[in-house]
This record gives sequence, structure tokens and C-alpha cells, in this order.
Amino acid sequence: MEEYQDHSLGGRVFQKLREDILSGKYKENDELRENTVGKELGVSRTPVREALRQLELEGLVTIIPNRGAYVTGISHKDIWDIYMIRSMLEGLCARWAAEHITEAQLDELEEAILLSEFQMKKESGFNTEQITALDGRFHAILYEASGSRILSHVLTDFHNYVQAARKSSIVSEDRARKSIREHRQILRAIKDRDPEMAEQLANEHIMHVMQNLKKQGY
Amino acid sequence: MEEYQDHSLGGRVFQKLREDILSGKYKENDELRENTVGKELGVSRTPVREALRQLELEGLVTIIPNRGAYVTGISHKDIWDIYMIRSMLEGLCARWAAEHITEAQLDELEEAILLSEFQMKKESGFNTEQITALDGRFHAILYEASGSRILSHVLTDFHNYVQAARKSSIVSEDRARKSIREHRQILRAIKDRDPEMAEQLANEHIMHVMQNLKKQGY
DNA sequence: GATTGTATGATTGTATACAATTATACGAGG
DNA sequence: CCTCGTATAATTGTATACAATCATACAATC
Repeated sequence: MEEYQDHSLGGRVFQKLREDILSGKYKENDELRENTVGKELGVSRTPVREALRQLELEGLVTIIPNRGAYVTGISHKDIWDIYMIRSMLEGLCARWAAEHITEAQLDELEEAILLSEFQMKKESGFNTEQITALDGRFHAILYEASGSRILSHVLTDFHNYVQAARKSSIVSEDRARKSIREHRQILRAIKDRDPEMAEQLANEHIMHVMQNLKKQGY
Repeated sequence: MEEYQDHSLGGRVFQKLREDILSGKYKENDELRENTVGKELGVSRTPVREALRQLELEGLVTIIPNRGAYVTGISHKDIWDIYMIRSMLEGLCARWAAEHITEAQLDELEEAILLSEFQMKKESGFNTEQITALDGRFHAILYEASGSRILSHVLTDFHNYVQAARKSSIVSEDRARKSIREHRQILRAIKDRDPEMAEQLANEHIMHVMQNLKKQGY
């Protein structure tokens, strides 16, 4: 979905702005002038407008008619809320995955975990970017395996939303190890076609990530 | 939020198209040409483009680069999935509302229910539009009372999404009565500051609506 | 007859021009 | 000194113009 995003200027501006907002480059209440943003990115106002309207829908920007677009940003409470919601929905997702997953998808999950474990074993210290990407990949496959485009859609959105926070969570090597172990347990439950167990484990997994985040001051 | 929607042409086109897609006026895979839509609504391509990009983000439209925008539509399974998700999240919402709600919001909830009960008592047969609106109002207040803009946002989205289905559910007078009774029970639990009970009741409430929908062939 | 290449038309992508609205500066009046 | 009103500038809202891409029709070739 949203394959056009990489192709059109509007899509690229959207992605760039979202990244910059979530990473904190644009701060709360910053004004996003169409002309200014356009000049910075070397495009005209039209694609910028499209992007701003989309960001408004995602809740990252507030548009006041005839006035302008202002960064909404996300508070620590927002992140906490998202993790509570995700905890429930990832549970539901794992349950459905346990009911619908294909052999091919099982293999993909296995591969993602194996690669993660491999990364952690490296003596040179693990690559944070890689681990984050593999974590995202594991969850993305799970979303797909739920067989619900609706659930997949909303979980993907939330996942992107807390991207910035996630990176800071996984830098803790201890947490990274536990996270991968939990992933393996979830996969085990799904392989065993045990929806109840899968749901509970996925549930707890997200709660653990959340608790770890809290320890880091979020 | 999204107050600009009523003000700008782009916002109005967005709402109109969403309504027409959800109501079934535009069917699956229908092509939405910018020029054609624009002429039908008496606006230029620019606001139509903005609307289409937003609809793409909501998953109601699929955009293929340099080709066009096509209606994605929502299947019965999508609706079923949404109700499962909503069931959980409305539960969470009711729980948080029981913890955070203000006196003013309690009054608003009371008022919405009283108006609903009044509508149902009318001998002339109840007004479907009114009942639907009041149902929406009850839930909207609850979303607000959760104190979580994130949860409120996602629940509002889903609520709009199944709007078409909701209307067909509430035409059943029997279901409408039970629905209002359940609303009153939820309010009771929240007033008693009983989060567990509120969560469970809200949970079941949505499941009941879902079951009723199923009986009607959804 | 099927297939491929090309020309033409239609549609989307982007930029720009113009209109409408709002913010700002400044002076008049109290 | 403060308030209000007006003029001007800046910004957003919308429409249109132009460029790029894609679909279609038709002819040439095998």
C-alpha cells in the first residue's frame, strides 16, 4: 500500500515532514509555511499542501483555516497511550495470526528472528539500525499474517508513530535480548496454533517494551 | 480537530467522497478521475487531489502513480474486523473515562441518554437519524472523556468508517432499545468509578452491536 | 492473424497565477 | 497611553497552465 509515496513529490514531502516531526527536528507549535517548506525541499507549494493535509489526518499537524499548519508533535503521554493500545491490538493480531498464518509467513518470521539472534551474537557489538529494522520486520510480517488489512493498517500507523521512541528503547542491549526472546516465544505459540497463548505473549511483549521505555524517562 | 474540513473545498470534497464511498454510491474499483469528480462538485482539480490523497491514507482509495485513484471500499470482513478492534478499544476508552471523566462530561452523557430514551418513547415511531446521531454523540463524549487524544482519534476514525453499517443496525427497534440500556449501564459504571466494570460493559456493548449486524447479513 | 511500434489523446504531476483571508504597522482619535 | 480603524504585506485557498506519463488506436512487419 501507499506505493505512490516514493514516486510523487507530494509523497516524499509527506514522508520527510513526518520523519522530521517524529525525530524532533520540528518542535511543537512550529509553523509550517507552505512556501518555506517548499523552498527547503526544492518543490512548489502544491505537493507541500498535499503533504500537510495528510499529516493533519495523521494528527501530526494542526491546520487552522486561512492561518497555517502547526506541528502537533507527540507527548510522552501520547506514546504511553499508543503502547497501551498497541498492547491490546498486537495481542489480537497474534491471535489472528495463529489462526491464519501460512507456512511461508512462518518461515519469514523464523528468518527475521534468526537474523536478529545473529546480530546479537556479533562480538563487535550489535548494529542498532539493523536490530530496529528486524524488529520492525518481525511485527510487519505478523500484521500481514493476521489476515486483516484493517488491523494491519492501524498497527502499521502506530508503529511508525513511535518509531523515534522505539529506537531509543532498543539501544538497551538487555532489552534487545529479551525482546528477541519474546519474539521467539510468540512464534512458538503461533506455530503451535495456540491463539490464546500467542495473544497473551504479544500483549505482554508490548507492555515490557513500554515499561522499558518508562525506565528511560519516557 | 479537523475543523478546517468544513471550511475549505478540499475538506468538503474529502467528506463528500468518503460519504459516497462508505454509503456505496461509488463501488469497488470505481475510478475517481480528478476532472470528473471536480466537475460533479463544481470545483477544480486541486481540492480533489488533496481529498484523494487523504482518502488514500485512510485506506478508502488506492492511488496508482500516473494512473489514477480507485475506490478500495470496505468488505463485510473489514467491518467485522473493525468491530472486533473497536470492542477492545471502546473497553479501554470506558476504563480510562471512568478514571478521568469530569462532572460536566458526565452531565453530557446523561443528557445524550435521556434524549435517546425520549426519542424511543415517542408514539409516532422513533427518528432513525436522531437515534443514530445521539448514539454517535454518546460515544464521542466517551472518547473525549478518555483523556487520550490518540485513542479518541483512532476510535473516531473507526466510528466514521462503519457509519453506513451502523445506520442499518439501529433500524432494528429492539436493538436500539437494548443499545440505549447498555449505554446507561456503562454510564452507571463510570459514575461509580468502576473502570473494570465500565471496560467489560463497553466491550460487550460493541460485541452486541456486531452480533446484531451479523444477523442482518453483514 | 498476431505482434510490435508509433502517433495521438487523455490523465496525472507539478508549478504558477490570481483571489480571498488574515496578520501587521501605523496613525487618528479619545 | 490605549483603542480603533485602515492600508499594506504576507499567507493561504483555488484555479489554471504546462510537463510528464500512460492508454488507445492503428498501421507496419513478421
